[in-house]
Amino acid sequence: MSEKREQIIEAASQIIHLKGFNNTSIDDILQRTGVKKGNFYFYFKSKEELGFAVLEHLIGEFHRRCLAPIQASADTPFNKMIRVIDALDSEQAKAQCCGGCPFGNMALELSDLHEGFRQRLEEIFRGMAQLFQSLLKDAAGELVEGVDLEEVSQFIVAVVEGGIMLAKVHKSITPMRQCFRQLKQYLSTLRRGPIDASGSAQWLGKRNTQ
Amino acid sequence: MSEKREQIIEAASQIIHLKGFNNTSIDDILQRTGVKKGNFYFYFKSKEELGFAVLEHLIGEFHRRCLAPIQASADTPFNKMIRVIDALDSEQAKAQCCGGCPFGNMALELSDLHEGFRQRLEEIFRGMAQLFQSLLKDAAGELVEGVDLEEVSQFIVAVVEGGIMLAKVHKSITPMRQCFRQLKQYLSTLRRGPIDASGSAQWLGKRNTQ
DNA sequence: GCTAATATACCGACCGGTCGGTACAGTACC
DNA sequence: GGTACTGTACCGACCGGTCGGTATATTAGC
Repeated sequence: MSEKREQIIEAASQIIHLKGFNNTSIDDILQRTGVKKGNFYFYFKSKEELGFAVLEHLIGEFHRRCLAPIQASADTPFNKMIRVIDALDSEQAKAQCCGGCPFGNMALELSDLHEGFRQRLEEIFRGMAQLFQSLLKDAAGELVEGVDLEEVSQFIVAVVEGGIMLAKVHKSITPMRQCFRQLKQYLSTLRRGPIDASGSAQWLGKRNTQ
Repeated sequence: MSEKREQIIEAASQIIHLKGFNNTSIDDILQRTGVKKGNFYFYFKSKEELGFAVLEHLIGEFHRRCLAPIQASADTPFNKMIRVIDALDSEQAKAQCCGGCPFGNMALELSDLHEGFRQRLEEIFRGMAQLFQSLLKDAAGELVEGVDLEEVSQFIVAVVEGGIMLAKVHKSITPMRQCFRQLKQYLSTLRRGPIDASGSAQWLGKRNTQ
């Protein structure tokens, strides 16, 4: 991979994260990088291709910065899950509630406009849910029985995305923190633990109980 | 209010809901309504003004179609809350997972681009949370003690928005339904009820327990 | 070791088209 | 005859993308 290509993708990722895909012009990216237009179109055949490259870059960054250190740690699977949520929290705090989740942003912007982007984003969200699901699965020994892991993992993704949205629109981390705290308390009810292992909490997250 | 003005707002609301604000052109709206450009700028001094009018229109529609019938019903406050969630569910189903939540869409698109829109959207989200909070407050008699109503209501908003996002990107109501079912089960743990009123569930949603 | 050929990297002018917005003449109604 | 409304022509800025052409480094043939 060319270094300049990576440099374009890096800059484009940042601008698109803040301004959205359609609202980011090629000229915005050229101005930031100093790359000239003819050169840009040597590396990317279209803005669309850049968009896909940006998605891959963002996934890689997220894995490298947030996931990998936690996965490599000695924590229990359940605590890893909590730490992922905390990592997302500190990401938003660091960004001062600007940008939000780049995947959530692009999902809402593009899902009804561009089927190709929608499919890639669907895969990304599926991956997010599967990350939580595999952590929950690894934590099965820590959990009460009858928990629908797929459903709970989807729920976690929704709370995370919804919480980040609230932070972005309120320009405050408080509402997101409130949501995440509720989520953690909810998750702790799935845990076989000192509070209540066999009583009322066990049915939470069960299938077909409604 | 002029009838034609309302007609423009109605059409603009639909298009903006599907394509986003910046990605909807004035010409899109003119084509849909048959209104000519000079006429449009007689009723709206700018696209921005139209955007604010669209937000007001969407709020009105949401109240009229989803909230008012439920508020006027004889249900208990707690059941009203459940019915609001169900109403949001059927809205997404009816739209075949297209569009998503217009407020969530615009919040993610515009919060970092336009401070005026951000502020109005923040108010709207505050209103959503307050709606749930007031229902929870009215349901206080049905609830266990020590529930942080503000925090829980914020949590509900996040799950709703996150769930709708998942429906939109997956083009399926299933992930959203899963989230909403988890949410309802969570809410039922806040309820003073036959399952467990004084045991493990009461601490859910409490402040400062972490 | 020189030259010719080739691939990669880069440049900036330019394209057709669209954007939000304006100017202004015409018209319908009181 | 004024006022509220409507239609059309038009504006400059910007959009994504293309174009012909250049600089440079590598390689091949002799």
